[in-house]
Amino acid sequence: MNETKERLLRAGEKLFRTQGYSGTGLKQLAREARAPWSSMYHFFPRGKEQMAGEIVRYAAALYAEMIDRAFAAFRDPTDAVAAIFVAEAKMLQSSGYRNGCPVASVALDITSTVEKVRKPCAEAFALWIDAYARGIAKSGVALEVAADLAGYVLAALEGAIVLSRTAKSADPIERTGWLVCQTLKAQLPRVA
Amino acid sequence: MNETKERLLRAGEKLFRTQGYSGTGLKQLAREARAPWSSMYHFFPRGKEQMAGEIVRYAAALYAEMIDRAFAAFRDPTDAVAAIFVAEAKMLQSSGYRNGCPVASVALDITSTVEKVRKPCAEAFALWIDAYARGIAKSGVALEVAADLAGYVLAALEGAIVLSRTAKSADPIERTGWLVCQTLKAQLPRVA
DNA sequence: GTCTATATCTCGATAGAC
DNA sequence: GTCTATCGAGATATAGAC
Repeated sequence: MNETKERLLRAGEKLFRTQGYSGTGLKQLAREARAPWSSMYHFFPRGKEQMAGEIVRYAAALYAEMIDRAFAAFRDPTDAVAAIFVAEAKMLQSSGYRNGCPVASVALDITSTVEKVRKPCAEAFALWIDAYARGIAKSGVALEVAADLAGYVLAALEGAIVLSRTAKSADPIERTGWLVCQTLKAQLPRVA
Repeated sequence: MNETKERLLRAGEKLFRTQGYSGTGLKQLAREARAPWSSMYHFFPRGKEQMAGEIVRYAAALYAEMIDRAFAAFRDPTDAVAAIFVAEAKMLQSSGYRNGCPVASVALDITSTVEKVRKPCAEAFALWIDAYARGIAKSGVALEVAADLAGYVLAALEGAIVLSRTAKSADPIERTGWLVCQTLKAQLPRVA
């Protein structure tokens, strides 16, 4: 991929995490990416909505890989989920509780008004749920059950991020992570 | 409270739920509230940020009452939580998955950039967590434990709303609600 | 409290030279 | 692909009459 375009996508992901879609201006984005204003419409000729869609897809793939890596690193899926919550808590803390989830921010902004951007957001969440489901299924549980648990884990994580950002405290995400893992242990067969 | 001002607050809550803070214009808000443009700065002389703070406080009190009512209606706190998830799922469905949580929307937009608005959001979540905690404590569990569980319930609910809105499906919120209640049952003493 | 009018700014988007 | 310049619309906010 073109280098300037990738800088734009990265800057967009960063700004969406802290300011959402409507709160982020294209000129601010270009400045942040150290890209000329003209490249904006060179790479995204259909404008801001097209760009948002591509940023969401870019972030979706990035985070899906992180989920896969977590499940690859632990034999017990519950330990992987616990590690993801811990990593997210660290990221929040180290960013001064500014960095949230880029997909959730965009979704709350325009999922109700701009169908063209809602779809990439829905696909991002589906991708992540699938990654969690495949990881959880390693415990031996049926894939359908794993998918339900995966949706639950993502919901709790996304909500906990919102609460921790707003409270500027790691408590909500840490405590939520602990209870989610308790639930997983109760619902999953013991790992050998 | 003045009648026109209340119409403005109600309209603001409604628009924030679907479009967030940055996505909602003051002129659109006045139009929606059938209020004259001049009353905007008559009632909120310090502008949009002041208004957002008051809208969040208005919504916070409204929803806190709903939580209290739910716990008053059921002997078993877990049943109350289940009812709240069901009610939220119905609200999502009947609005075509457009109406989310006004506080979460505002929080994701500007919690990282506008401290004056972050605080009302944090207070709103704290108020709700307190309402859940008091309800959960009726089961006989210690108030500290109840508070942790309350934060967990709110996180899961908020995240599930995001997922259901984005997917335009009640599945995430319904399944998350069920698992949250399983967890509550496991963590709480049996109700007599 | 409400009216109309407007100031100032930034937004997303475009045009045409190079 | 990048440059400069600019468009029209909408944003927030203000002023002054009534």
